[in-house]
Amino acid sequence: MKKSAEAVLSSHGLRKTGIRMKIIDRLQESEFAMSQPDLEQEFQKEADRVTIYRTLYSLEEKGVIHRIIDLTGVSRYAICEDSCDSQHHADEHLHFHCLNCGNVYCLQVPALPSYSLPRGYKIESTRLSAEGTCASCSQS
Amino acid sequence: MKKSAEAVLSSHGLRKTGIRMKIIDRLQESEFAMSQPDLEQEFQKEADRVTIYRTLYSLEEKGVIHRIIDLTGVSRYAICEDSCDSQHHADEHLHFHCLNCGNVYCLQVPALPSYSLPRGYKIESTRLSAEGTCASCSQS
DNA sequence: ATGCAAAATGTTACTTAGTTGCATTTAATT
DNA sequence: AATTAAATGCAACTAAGTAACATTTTGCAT
Repeated sequence: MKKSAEAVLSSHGLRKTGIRMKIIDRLQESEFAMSQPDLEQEFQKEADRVTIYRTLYSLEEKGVIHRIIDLTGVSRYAICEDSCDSQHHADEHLHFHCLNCGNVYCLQVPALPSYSLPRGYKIESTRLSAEGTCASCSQS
Repeated sequence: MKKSAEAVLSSHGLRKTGIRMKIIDRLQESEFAMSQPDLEQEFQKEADRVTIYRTLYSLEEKGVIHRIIDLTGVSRYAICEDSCDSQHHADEHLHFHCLNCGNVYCLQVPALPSYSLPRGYKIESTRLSAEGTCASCSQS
């Protein structure tokens, strides 16, 4: 169940401002990650693009959202798990990139694989991603 | 063992030009993926940046190199497996992103995991990546 | 309620990577 | 050597991301 934007902000030590709440609400209701340009367009009357940029920056820094870089190199943002904070991200899911619509979906998968790397490499985190056609594109 | 740049070009139906051979040679000897800006700097006397851009474009299109998007959204390029061509890429390895130096390494791993996705999602390919400290950064 | 300091915002300007169009040059073949 | 399709150089442009600084607003302490 979703926490209110207000609760999210205060629990992460962020001031409550109009655009932050709108962006959190918007990302919470979206079923896929959204880019800064996406949000700029939706909120062009509410805030300047630099403000949106900084909003995303601080939301990410505090662990409210996480960033996924899509296949074109553009950042897209999605709400984090409740347990994430600025110290720790626990978004152990798969990022599915739709080759048709370009959307990126966060999907839960059973478990991330384990593997071994050559001597000297120190792993901090592992990511699994996939490309293909999303559910909404494959039915139409 | 590495094929000569000349052989690579002719086997992929590409004309033999100076900058193409130099770029192939350079990527073959590099132990990590290189970005267009990296190559621009190395070959600024040999070719225009647009030529390098187009060289990378056609090498990728023909399956000579593959592109990895790094953590900042910038494309980096690495030589493909011998078996890759314009139709089929067989680069089933892990991309390791070093958080210290920013380099991206292609590392062989036993096998890519299998998993299931929600109804409707059609997977075309899967990627495994990791972040951490590379061998050369962790020793120094 | 009011004032204050720190934080957030708007504006402008800039950087960097990626991309397109067009005229010129070059590679590969005859 | 001539031909022609492909490759290159140049210039201009787009799009995303970022920085500086003056102004406004939030949250807190009075």
